[in-house]
Amino acid sequence: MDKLKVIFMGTPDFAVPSLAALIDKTQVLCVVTQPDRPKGRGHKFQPPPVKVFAEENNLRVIQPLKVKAPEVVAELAALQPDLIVVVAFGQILSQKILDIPRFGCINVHASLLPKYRGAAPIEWAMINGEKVTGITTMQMNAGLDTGDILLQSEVKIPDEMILPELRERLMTVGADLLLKTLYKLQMGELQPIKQDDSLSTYAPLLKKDTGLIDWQKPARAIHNLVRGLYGEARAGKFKIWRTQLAAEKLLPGEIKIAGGKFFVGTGDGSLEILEIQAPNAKKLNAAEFLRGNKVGENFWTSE
RNA sequence: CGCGGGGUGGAGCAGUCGGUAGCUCGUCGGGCUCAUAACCCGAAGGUCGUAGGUUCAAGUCCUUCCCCCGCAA
Repeated sequence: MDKLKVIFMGTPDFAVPSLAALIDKTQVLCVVTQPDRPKGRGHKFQPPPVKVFAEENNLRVIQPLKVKAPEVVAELAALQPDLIVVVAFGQILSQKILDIPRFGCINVHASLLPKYRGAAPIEWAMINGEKVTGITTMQMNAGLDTGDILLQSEVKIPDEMILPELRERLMTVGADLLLKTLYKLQMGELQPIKQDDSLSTYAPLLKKDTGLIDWQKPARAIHNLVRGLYGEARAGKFKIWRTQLAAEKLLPGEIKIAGGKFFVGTGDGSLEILEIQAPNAKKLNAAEFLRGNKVGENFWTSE
């Protein structure tokens, strides 16, 4: 059969495998991504990963400030795509754009909709201690992740999995499910299912204070927060990167150093700190950290 | 020119007002022990990122360059 003519919209690493899959199986007319933005040390302008990948593959790239701008919409329409595929793009599409392709717009979302609609579904699934999450492909509509479900694929979350591992897994599964979705689309086998809004939950953008650790909380909850944020969980001036459930009997926030290991009490059981990072320093495993740092009273609150 | 921290034996760090380079761990050898991530004794290992400068003397002050990292976006 003829290859579908698609426009791809996406921005971060997460979207790259999906674009790679499309290059293989469809005709990619154009890639739409966010503008280069000042990032990193020195505020140098950095191209988004999708742009880098697209250019390596000699694809046409446009980086509109707003895709909804009339001239951009006109440009997209002029390409006469069969389909627009959206993966972690970062801009809201207007109805005019949704109406351009013959098959509409398909989105790859990293959760089992209607759960975890929104910007940070992977993180929240982990923070909440979900055992399973997944990928959903959906027929986009004007709402936020409210379109009809096309296909879903489950991904298990083992207890000790860490955010980057889950993200890695989901982006691969996402690319696979996207291809499967396109195949069924062309075969006419897709059966869109309306989302049950009564079951929906929302996964908002992470805020700064989401990562603040409260040692009064249960060990399991803190552990989930640490692994679900991987690097954004903080206790005092320290970032906690990895923890592990432990059996030490300690008061909430109380520290015990034993045999080169670093234990902290919580509201319910204790945790072993495996990787920790001081301000201006890099992430260290507990044994290395303990060698060069004094860990005493008021450790979490000291300056 | 967004803000800031740092480059010291294999690892993580200390080194105050410039004056013989230290700590914890690891490594190697030996000892003790039923045993050990335990303990004891001993040893090896550093041109203190680079290039200059100031000085009787610089890891420590000044300047050049390279590299790394944190924050904020």
